[in-house]
Amino acid sequence: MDLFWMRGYEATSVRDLTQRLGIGQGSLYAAFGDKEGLYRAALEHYRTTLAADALRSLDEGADARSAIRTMLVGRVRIAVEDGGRGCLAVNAVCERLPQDASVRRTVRDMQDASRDALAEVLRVAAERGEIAARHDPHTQAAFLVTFLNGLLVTSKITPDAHALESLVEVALSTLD
Amino acid sequence: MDLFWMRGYEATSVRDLTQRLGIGQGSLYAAFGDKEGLYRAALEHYRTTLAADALRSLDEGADARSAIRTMLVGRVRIAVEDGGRGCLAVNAVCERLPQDASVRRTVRDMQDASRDALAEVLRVAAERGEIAARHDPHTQAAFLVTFLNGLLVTSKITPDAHALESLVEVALSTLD
DNA sequence: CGCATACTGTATCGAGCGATCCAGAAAGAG
DNA sequence: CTCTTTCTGGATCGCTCGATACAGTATGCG
Repeated sequence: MDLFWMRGYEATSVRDLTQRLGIGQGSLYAAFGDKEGLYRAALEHYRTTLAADALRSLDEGADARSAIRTMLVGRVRIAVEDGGRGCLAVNAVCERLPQDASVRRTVRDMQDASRDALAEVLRVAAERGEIAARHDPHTQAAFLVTFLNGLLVTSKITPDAHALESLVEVALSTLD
Repeated sequence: MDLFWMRGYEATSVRDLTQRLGIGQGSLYAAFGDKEGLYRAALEHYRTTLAADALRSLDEGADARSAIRTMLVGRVRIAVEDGGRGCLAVNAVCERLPQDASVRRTVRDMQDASRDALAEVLRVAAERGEIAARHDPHTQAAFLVTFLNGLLVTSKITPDAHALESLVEVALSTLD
């Protein structure tokens, strides 16, 4: 996962992978079928660890706004590491779409789950009057997911967590 | 440019390129040095045509808000073509960073120029009272550039111009 | 026209790719 | 302990990669 994350799919060779994993090529092919199978497994691992962690952190904040802020800032913190690694899912989308239907399906599912979780948080918060109901919760949530995609791209161009956090504040002002 | 745009750098072979261009490999290497030179030239061409057009459209709108809306929607319209090609610059960032310093420099320059142009439009608009001055124009402009990056990623995942335009409206509400 | 120069595209290079093969090691059963 | 089965990873496969060499063609000039 780390290797694909840092270098992308095409630029990572099977030999790079076996060397990092400390196994032979035969074992890799026995376990994952082919290079693409390992890539899919890496993306799935990313989804069930990194992305899922972020979603869980949504339910922990005192209020909706700070929960969302924490989630976004947390994703940024991971993305700026190692000189701007970004997000494996966003990198995968940019390198492999529109050709790779499997990546499209996986990442779409990931982001739909994020959007739905955000929409629920926003719905509850609007009901409580914590935030203004200027936008439909689903649209608002989709906006936040897309903005996060942007953050993860900009993290690669300029891996400056502090500068990115001030953009988060602008995005959160859509909740006022 | 089209080939790199659709398939990315690594997945596009020199033979693919010569075939599309209708020239021999010798000519390509004589003109551009190597594959990376052609890639840089393609990115530079993208910058001076697509990206520059978008900037020019900023000065045409009746008011700041509709000028920005038109610019964002125009970029989305191009990005959703061909099943979700996205943006060559964003694709380049995701595939080639953090390793490729040349791509980082070029795309950073492109986006800095966009941000500065947006900041100027926002500054003037705030002076005229067209928009609320809730945020510093530079921060606001940087937010819009990052949000646009997000739009261009989401264009690849779900190439639905109509759905993306409703996200633009949420982003524009930061101007209220 | 005739010669010098510039350029084009094909054939070819070594290297590295993804994938497979298979001898040998490890693990499990009796 | 021995025999059978499973698994491991290095050697090797055919192929395609990016890059180059070079013969053949077009071009410009006196």
